[in-house]
Amino acid sequence: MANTKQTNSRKEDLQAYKRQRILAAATTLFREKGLEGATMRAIAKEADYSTGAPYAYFQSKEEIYAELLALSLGNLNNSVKEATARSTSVTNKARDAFSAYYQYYFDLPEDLQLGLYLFSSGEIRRRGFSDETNRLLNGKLIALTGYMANCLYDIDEVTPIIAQQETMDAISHITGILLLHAAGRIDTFGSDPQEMIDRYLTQMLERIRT
Amino acid sequence: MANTKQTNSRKEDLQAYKRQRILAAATTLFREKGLEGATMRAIAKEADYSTGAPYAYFQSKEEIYAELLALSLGNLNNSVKEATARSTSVTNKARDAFSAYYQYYFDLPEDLQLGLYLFSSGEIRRRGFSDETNRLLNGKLIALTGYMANCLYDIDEVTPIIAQQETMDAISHITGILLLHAAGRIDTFGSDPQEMIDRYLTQMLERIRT
Amino acid sequence: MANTKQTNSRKEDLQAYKRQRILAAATTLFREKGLEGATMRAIAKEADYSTGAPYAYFQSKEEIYAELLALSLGNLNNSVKEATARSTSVTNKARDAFSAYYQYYFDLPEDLQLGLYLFSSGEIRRRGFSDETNRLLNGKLIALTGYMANCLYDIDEVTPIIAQQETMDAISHITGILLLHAAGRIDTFGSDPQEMIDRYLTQMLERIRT
Amino acid sequence: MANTKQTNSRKEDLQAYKRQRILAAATTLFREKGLEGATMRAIAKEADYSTGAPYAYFQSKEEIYAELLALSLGNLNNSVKEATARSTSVTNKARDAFSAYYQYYFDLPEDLQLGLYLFSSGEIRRRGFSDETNRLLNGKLIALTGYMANCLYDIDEVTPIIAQQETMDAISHITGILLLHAAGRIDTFGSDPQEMIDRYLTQMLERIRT
DNA sequence: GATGAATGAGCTTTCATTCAT
DNA sequence: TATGAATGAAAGCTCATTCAT
Repeated sequence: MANTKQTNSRKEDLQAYKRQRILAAATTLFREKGLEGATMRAIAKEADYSTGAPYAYFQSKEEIYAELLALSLGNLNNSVKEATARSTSVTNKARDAFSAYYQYYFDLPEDLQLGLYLFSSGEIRRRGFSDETNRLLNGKLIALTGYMANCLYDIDEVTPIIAQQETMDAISHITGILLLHAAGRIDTFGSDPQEMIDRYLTQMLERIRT
Repeated sequence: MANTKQTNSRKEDLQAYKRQRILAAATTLFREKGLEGATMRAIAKEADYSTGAPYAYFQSKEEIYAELLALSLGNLNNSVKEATARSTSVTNKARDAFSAYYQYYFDLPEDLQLGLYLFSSGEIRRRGFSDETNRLLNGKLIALTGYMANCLYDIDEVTPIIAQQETMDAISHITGILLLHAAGRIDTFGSDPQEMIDRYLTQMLERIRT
Repeated sequence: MANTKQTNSRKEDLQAYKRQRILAAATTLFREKGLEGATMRAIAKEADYSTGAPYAYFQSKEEIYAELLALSLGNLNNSVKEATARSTSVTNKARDAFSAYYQYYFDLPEDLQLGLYLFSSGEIRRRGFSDETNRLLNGKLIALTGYMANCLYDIDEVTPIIAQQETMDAISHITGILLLHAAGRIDTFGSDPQEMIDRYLTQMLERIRT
Repeated sequence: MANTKQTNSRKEDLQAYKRQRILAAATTLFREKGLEGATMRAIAKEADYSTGAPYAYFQSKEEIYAELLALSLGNLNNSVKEATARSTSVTNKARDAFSAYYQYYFDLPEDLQLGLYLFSSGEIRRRGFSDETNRLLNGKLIALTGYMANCLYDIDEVTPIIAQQETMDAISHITGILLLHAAGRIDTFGSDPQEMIDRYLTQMLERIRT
């Protein structure tokens, strides 16, 4: 019985490993060639699998996309945590958290595109996400925003409600900037995204301490 | 001769009307079925035309998309102007302008999607927009942001630079909120987009008057 | 009655003139842009007519092509006759005639392409040439070969049968050279079409005088 | 391991066989219905495949065309060699070679059409032949003409230059006859293509021996 | 599980031709 | 006759997905 369990576990590990391989291939393709380059054929090939192999691990292309997004959100979480690990003050920690969020998507605009593509209005109903997938994605987001809100809550004067509010505000603000930047609509108007971020965060931190 | 002119004018009107019909069909499809539903075949059918008919009015699918976006930006412009026509103070006027921007896309989330899709990073180069089309779209955007910046500049203490800066900040902020709302990522976190907007605008107006 | 006739004649002239305009446009397009550029739309436009106008004068695109070919054959006939008008001997006249045939198609390879396209095996049955059209084309060809055969027959020792035979041989030979030249298969093998022609004609003229 | 090799080889054989099936279907269509009948859909259907299947074996329609032509040139080469295998003298060998060339295209006029279509002036640049494909086709042609020229060179009095010259002349001549015959322009004038060929070859062989 | 050949609906675009005006 | 909007079949090609092996 222990034997069986171990075998099962080994099998599951193997399965998980193979899933990972496909997801890694999908990530590579996605970041290198964008949405268009990421056909199922190309993903399978990149993972050194045959055309149909991914379907043993994922029900559809959308499911791969969803999992890719989950992966990306995980990376984002890590980025934010790493960025705040060495922060020198609670205020700086909050600033570093949001800055890391900005930096992550600034460096990997395809990941932002992926998120927008999958979440974007109207489409989400048509997509075949399982409830589980949806829960997974929401969980990742909640963890992320929770962590950021906590960074704000660590600052003396901040109540939980304010922290939560300001977090959503900041995420919205930063996402908006990233978007307009990716769309080439910020440079056009003579603004610099990094400056915009800094200014917003400075104002926010001033605001919540009064 | 007057007759001929009138006839020409009637023909042009008709032609314009038919273009509109196709654009209306495209808009409908876009709003009802999203990007995927908006194939040339579907657009033609929706407009009660046969497969090839739209090509008599538009050179390509991308041209339809571009014109749709131009149309949407025009509507947005109008919405913003109408909203500020009856404003009771310069401060209110600024607030109304940005609120109208928010409201427009809140009511028509597909229009936001369209804009993001067409402008979004990487894709824009691949798209076959003519320079003229690109200029047109940029012009619409500049007119819009210019108008909003002016609303801010009308407020006593505001310099042109501040007005421009705050406009981009506000647009980014609002767009981010719209996006996260459309993605269903705001309600999840117990926030209300309208409240977020109001709060941001209040803060902004306070800020720029000191 | 005379009046009616005159009116009819005027109408016919007008009709003929308009046909010519369309054919001229088709010729221009054909020579400038090749088979691909010669769409009905393009032909109509080139002739300053509307899309459907050519159908009042020609039953189909193929009919225009056929008439174009007839026109081309007429031009070829003229070229051959002009070339032989000033020939200094019967031998030279024969040589000049065949040289002119060669030169005509060398200068206007599209015309050769047109002939091949319309006549080429298998296709001709599928094309909707009327018997009349076919007769017209054949007539032009008979006139041409007849004229050339006569040039040979003018040479003392030549019998009518030999003249006819040698004419077909020479036309075949020259056409073959033109074809391989147009296909880029002659220069590849280090031969010069003009030299090949000269050599053949010299040999032929020697041959028939013994 | 030997097993694996065998399996691979079997797979390759199968793949080659399927390519052949598609090419055979294309050949059939080409010969039965001409250029127009040879659409990708029709080829797929004729080979009992679905619409997209041929694209697993050929990158594009042009590639099929090119391969068809290469195949045809190979067959032609074989025909010429077989015809000369049992020739009773060097003179007869030369005659047999050119006769075989004639006979091949006389029996399969569509193959001539294919060659002319793919090589024909202007079109060749527009076609997407790879350099490699172009080299392959040229190689086949050079091999063919080389073989024929050698047949002439085998005759005592013939220099290499004469052999090459006469080969191109003869090929041009024969091709011209084939063409006019296929176009129905030879029988019209009471000539018989086979006789024309015989006459030409007889003259040629006489000529080069003096 | 893995393979990869096969499917077939789908895409954008073109264009000869028709026909109401 | 002339117009030109409209038709609609057809093309080459792509790709998510299936399924026999």
